[in-house]
Amino acid sequence: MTETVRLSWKTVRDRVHARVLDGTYAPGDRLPRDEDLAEQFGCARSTVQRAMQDLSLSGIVERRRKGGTRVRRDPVTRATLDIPITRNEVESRGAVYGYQLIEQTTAPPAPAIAARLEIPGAEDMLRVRALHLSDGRPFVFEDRWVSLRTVPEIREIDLAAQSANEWLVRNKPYTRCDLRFYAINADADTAGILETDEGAALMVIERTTWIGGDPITSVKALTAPGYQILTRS
Amino acid sequence: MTETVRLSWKTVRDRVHARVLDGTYAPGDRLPRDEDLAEQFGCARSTVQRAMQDLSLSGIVERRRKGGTRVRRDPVTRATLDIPITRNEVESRGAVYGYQLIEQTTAPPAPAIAARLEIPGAEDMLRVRALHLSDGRPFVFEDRWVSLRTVPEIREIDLAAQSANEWLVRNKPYTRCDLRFYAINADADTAGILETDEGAALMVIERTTWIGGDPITSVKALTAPGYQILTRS
DNA sequence: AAAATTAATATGTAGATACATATAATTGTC
DNA sequence: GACAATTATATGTATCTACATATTAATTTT
Repeated sequence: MTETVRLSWKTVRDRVHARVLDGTYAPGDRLPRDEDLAEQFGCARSTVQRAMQDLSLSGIVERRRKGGTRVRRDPVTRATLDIPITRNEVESRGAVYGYQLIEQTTAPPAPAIAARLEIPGAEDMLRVRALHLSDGRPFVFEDRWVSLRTVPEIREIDLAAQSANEWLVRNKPYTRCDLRFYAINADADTAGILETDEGAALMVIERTTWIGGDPITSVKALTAPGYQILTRS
Repeated sequence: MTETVRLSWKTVRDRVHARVLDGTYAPGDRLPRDEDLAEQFGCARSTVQRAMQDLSLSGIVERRRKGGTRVRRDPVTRATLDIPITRNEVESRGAVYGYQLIEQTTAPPAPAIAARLEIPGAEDMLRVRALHLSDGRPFVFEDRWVSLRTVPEIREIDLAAQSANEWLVRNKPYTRCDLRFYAINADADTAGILETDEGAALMVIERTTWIGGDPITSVKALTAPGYQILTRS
């Protein structure tokens, strides 16, 4: 009896990946063409194609038309990062979420902010400074600028009752998102808000979003000491 | 004349995405079944299927058999992060890469390290402390533990000439990788190595990898002040 | 009425075929 | 020999068909 199992493209992907792992296909090597692999595995080329597409996406191989498929010479660690709404982040840890609006003003942003949003600047924007709490303790302090041109509706929202974070993410989907992570020492002001010591090392998450070519918002989220970002496996 | 353009699945994806963006399909809403969408767009169901699969992967919609497709109620910011080999990171910025082995010993790891690698512990491992330089200045200081059981060959490698980072990533592909980012204040020792001040805020990247179920390595990379992690668009 | 069984249904997937497209390799031209 | 045009080839994609599978809904049984 011949084997009549139908190989799924994920199985093919894993078996090709295994060959990369065990050195059958070494870094820089060219892999057989999809058609030959299909014959080897006894499946259709479309199945191999789907498998290779995934391996290509995860940075294991590189594919070029006519050039074929090669094992990436310098593999990168490619990870997927999920950044949830702060409320969900707090609640999924079993803590009680709290929120506090600190300041809400309208003003032209500093040049650095305008640059981040890729706009000329000098245009009034909404600035919101707010604190997210976890079990009553400071969790994330966000300093946010929102484009009133792209998101005029936000004027009508009571940002003391609902965080701009939630309102925006639920009502203003974006097409592009830039993220930036770095560490800073807390200044006196920030330390006060986050109830920590001046100079404490804080992780900063900067997120800027656009819809089409229009800027939505740029946030600088200063996290309380001990905050960690984890990748999902 | 009827339109005879063949829609690619990416086009379908973008058009469905656009409908989510403009509110045609609001968060929580159920989308038409693939077959109906296919009819709307005048393409095959498989094309819609491929598009929806991608939207599902990027967190825009959720799909369940029989349950249909829905717009995610609480969208998460999902980003892809590339962490290259440190040498490549330095060189791609146009700087000159340098490397310096600080210490290489064999010892059982601390319980925290063993826990991270998900092993019982008490087993000798290779510990490597090394400094990566950019234009001669400290860039990343790595404190690494390597499993001698999983990677015995590393005993033969001259880690003064070649960083464990490069050797491992080129020779020991992994099947699982955990990443963790956080900020710490530099202690005296670290500050000395990174030529910065004690207490400076440093971004820490912890990476632990396995092949199959076997631990390969766990690194704590302490980055010099100013280091940033960016997501690729 | 609760539990177990069955049917209906939307997504998931494989396979075969045909054609599109990028690009490496070759050939032709100056 | 340098450059341009052509050809060959591997991947990319769409479509149709046929099933597989998970899950909800309906039905029957207890």
